[in-house]
Amino acid sequence: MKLATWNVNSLKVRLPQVLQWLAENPIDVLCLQETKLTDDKFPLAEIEAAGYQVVFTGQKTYNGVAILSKHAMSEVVKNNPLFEDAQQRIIAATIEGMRVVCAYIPNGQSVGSDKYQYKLRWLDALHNWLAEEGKVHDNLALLGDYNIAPEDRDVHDPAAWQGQVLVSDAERAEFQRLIALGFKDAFRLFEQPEKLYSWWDYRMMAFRRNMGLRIDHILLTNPLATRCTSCVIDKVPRKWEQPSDHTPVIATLD
DNA sequence: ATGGCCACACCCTGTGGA
Repeated sequence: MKLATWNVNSLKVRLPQVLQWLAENPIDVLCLQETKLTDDKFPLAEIEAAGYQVVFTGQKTYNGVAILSKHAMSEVVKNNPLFEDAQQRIIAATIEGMRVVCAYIPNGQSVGSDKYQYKLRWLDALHNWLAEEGKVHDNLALLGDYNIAPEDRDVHDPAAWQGQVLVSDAERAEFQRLIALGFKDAFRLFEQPEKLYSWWDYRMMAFRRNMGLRIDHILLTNPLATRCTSCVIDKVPRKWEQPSDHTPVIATLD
């Protein structure tokens, strides 16, 4: 069983790459963020033709999330029931006995801004909701674009990023509060090469210079973490023509 | 040189991303 997450930065633009990537990789469940499509524009037929069921919730221009699955999905929930939100950033489904939550956590723009306050409130509400979900579902997986680099080793230049949005203490504390619910960061279950990231700015030739951050994560509760045999970042799609600025993260479960 | 890019709306340059 392979679970993956990928912020595609517009599914309209990136659909050919998503289909190509799925054709080349045996993924069971793919969580997408930043689809940037209203539901009536979602490419349902193309994804079903590729052999996937799909659930999604989107809006015009911004945000939007989807779960693609080779297996049946049930108990689909859109958005956090504990958080009134006009922005479409969460979708969850039960798949093969796992509760899969796909999340596009707010960016936060800059520390202290209104969007930063929204990000922290949003994360607090996510924590509270997942605490409830954890009581009902032992097998809980939280995949998505967290917009948080948990530690300095997840940042290409920690000194330059010190205190900024995506790495600030308050954001990292919220990440640790999620971990404290009983999650493991799947990527850190294994020995990993240094300087492995999931996002690189389009500017400054950042990808070529590996000026990245690890901000896309797969968190697994213990029953799933013990089944997890690998977690990798696939840099290949970031090298394609017209790439997303994020690249997929994949966890394999026994 | 602390800025460079990309997607989107809706028509042309501003907003947001991270």
